[in-house]
Amino acid sequence: MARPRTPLLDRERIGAAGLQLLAEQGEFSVPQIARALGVQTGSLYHHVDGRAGVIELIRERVCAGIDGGTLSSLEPWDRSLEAWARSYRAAFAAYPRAIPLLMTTPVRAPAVLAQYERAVALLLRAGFAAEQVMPLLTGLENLVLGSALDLAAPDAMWEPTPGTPLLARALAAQGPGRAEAAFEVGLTAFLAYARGLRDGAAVTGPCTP
Amino acid sequence: MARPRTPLLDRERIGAAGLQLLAEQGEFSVPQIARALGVQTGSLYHHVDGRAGVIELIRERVCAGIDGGTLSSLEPWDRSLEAWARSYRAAFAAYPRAIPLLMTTPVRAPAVLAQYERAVALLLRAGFAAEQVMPLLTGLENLVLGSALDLAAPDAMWEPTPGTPLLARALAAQGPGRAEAAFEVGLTAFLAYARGLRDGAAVTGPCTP
DNA sequence: ACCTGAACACCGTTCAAGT
DNA sequence: ACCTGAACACCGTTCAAGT
Repeated sequence: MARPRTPLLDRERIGAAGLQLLAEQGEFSVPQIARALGVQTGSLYHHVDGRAGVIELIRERVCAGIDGGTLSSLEPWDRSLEAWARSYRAAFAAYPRAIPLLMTTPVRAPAVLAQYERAVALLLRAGFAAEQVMPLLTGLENLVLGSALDLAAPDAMWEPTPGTPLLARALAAQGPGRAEAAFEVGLTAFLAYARGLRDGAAVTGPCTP
Repeated sequence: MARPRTPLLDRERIGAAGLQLLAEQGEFSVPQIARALGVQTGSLYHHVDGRAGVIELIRERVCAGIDGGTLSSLEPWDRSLEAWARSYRAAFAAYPRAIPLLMTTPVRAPAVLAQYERAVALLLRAGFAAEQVMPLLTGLENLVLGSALDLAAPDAMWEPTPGTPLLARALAAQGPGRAEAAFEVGLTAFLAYARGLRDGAAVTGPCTP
């Protein structure tokens, strides 16, 4: 059996297997995906551009949960952006273990780039200058991903020792639901900043040169 | 030559070599460090707890640039925290390529845990409840690292295509120095939130259940 | 076109052997 | 105690061979 009459593999199943491994064990490898699909490692390279290609498939799957429709709605730009940010965060909160992986690799997935294209269009339509757009989008992304990352490893991030009793106590006292509050505050502050920027007001900190 | 009269290796040089590789090429491996130090790969394991140990050495080197002295100063708690956050950000801004690596691995370095211990003490002394401390610290950390991460790969993060002309234009128009402004705004908002939290006021978003 | 099987260079880790 | 050299299981990628 060299070439099966009906293909054993497709991008759908490769992406699904990769995301599942990532959700279960926090990482994945190309051979692991091949094993899960009962296929030889090299076979994946006929459907996907290597490991980087698998990461893009995973990105597409996670980002599929984002509702980009709000970006082209008739609502005011700030409400559209707010709804997008909330949906964005919810999609990544469903797969927090994927965030570190996706934060460090460049975005090539066309479906995702298309959403950014629409977000850029929204901001330009709202009256922002071209050079203001990317800082705003990356700032919003930092907020969204940073707060979603909190959900990934809330306690395992610090390993308290006998020399750090207060830290150990603070970690033990930490409850759930605070990440949400932090996100709400950050989002409110971000939108206020963006409105101020559009209206030409100087909403900068104490260190403006 | 099996055991040299004076050791060829020490944790100092291992950490320095690892950080240098990370700064130059964005990643490192144990064999690469060994090669740079003219030594066999296995030799590193006599001084360091494997790759994870090297990461902790790198964390210590990067965090050595943080001025933790402000945490035990006599100034008001919010000014102390602000100074710490600025110093924290500056230290990581010097090695932005290290951020993704350090964000995904648990903190074990005693010198770093000691700084967090002091930060916890500061917040408890300021009157915060134990369960409020970690959310505040992680929120501040998200802000600091998120904005420092902007400095790592500002343009390489998205790969615009013919299908995304607006995104391409926004990327091209993007100038430097905006990450600083975003950090200032985020920091101001964070401190305002923390003050409100301490005073018992409800500084939450529109979705408080 | 699509899968196998084998190859390659690389990785992290361990460990007996030497001094 | 500290380094070598070799081993092990794993990784990502390529490619001739088969249908």
